[in-house]
Amino acid sequence: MKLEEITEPLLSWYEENKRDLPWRREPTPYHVWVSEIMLQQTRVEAVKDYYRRFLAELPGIRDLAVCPENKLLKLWEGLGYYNRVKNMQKAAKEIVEEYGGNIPPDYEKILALPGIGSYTAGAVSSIAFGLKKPAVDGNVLRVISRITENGEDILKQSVKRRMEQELEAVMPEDRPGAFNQSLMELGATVCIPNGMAKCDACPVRHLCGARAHGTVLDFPKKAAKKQRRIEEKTVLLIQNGQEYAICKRPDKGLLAGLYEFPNMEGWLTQEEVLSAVEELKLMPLHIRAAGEAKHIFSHVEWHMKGYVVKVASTEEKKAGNLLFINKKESKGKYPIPSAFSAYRKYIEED
DNA sequence: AATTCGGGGAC
DNA sequence: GTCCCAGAATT
Repeated sequence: MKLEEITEPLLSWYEENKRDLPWRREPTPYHVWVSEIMLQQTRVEAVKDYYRRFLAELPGIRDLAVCPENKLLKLWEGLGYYNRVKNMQKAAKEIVEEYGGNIPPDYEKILALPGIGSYTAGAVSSIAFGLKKPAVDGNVLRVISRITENGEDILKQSVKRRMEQELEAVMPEDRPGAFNQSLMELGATVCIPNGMAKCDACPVRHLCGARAHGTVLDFPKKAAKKQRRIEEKTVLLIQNGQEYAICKRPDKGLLAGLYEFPNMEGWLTQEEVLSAVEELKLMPLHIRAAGEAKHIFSHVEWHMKGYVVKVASTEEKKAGNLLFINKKESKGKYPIPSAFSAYRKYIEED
């Protein structure tokens, strides 16, 4: 079977069946770029509202380039992989400095920008600029591995690279953006993971090896992932009148640059919590348990126990690296990740 | 080549 | 509970 035979049926099917998505309305280079960054490892439905809000606040590349970090992270709050938006701002500054504020219509230059790898460079190049470059994401890897019955581990970079080469060789010159999107659309709506693919609705079922042999569910192959480690944490809701303490996380690593409730490694007893609060130059008046919570990241689990600690009134808005904020500020100003949602809720009900 | 980066929806 | 998502950067 020649891979290029999929082109015509896919393009015809795509024109009839493509979803009406926000970033398909006005696919400027900036719009395509923002959408592709948000869509990295993130479902379409989760992205839609973030996309609209982000562009309403930052309608152009120059707006992104000069946006304060807290506002930027607030626009991304809850979406995850926060380095995406930090890298996007770095790239925006480069685009302003190096390219006069416009994304250059050049695959290699796009690929060189922070946060843009082969997939995103291919997507922006093909969709926004009509360049013949493939955009191989998880959907495409699944679709092509089923059609060609390729049993290699799709998590390997080498497998992805080869698929990019093979697709670039058979892509149509005239509609590369539609071609790339047709493969992804097929993977997202027909040739789906986790469960039965809707082969009856597939425009290339007559070309699909796995379909012919009844082995669709055997593809793609992926290596087993290693299990998560567990971290026990104690979370403090330090209450000063109507305000609660938060602090800023380091600017590298997990949840970099976001805010959190003060917390420490391990499960502390009430006595240990009280001494820890005193270490912060605060005077605890009362302590009570605030419940337990679990949060699962890709590679680690947090098992948290919380305490509410009322402290004697301090005039200071800041104490050490602590920052006392009220409910409204926690909602509107400081980006606090979902890992702490159990304790944010706790405060909002207080 | 492995690991580290979030979060949530579908099953 | 598991899977995996329009992946990229770092180690």
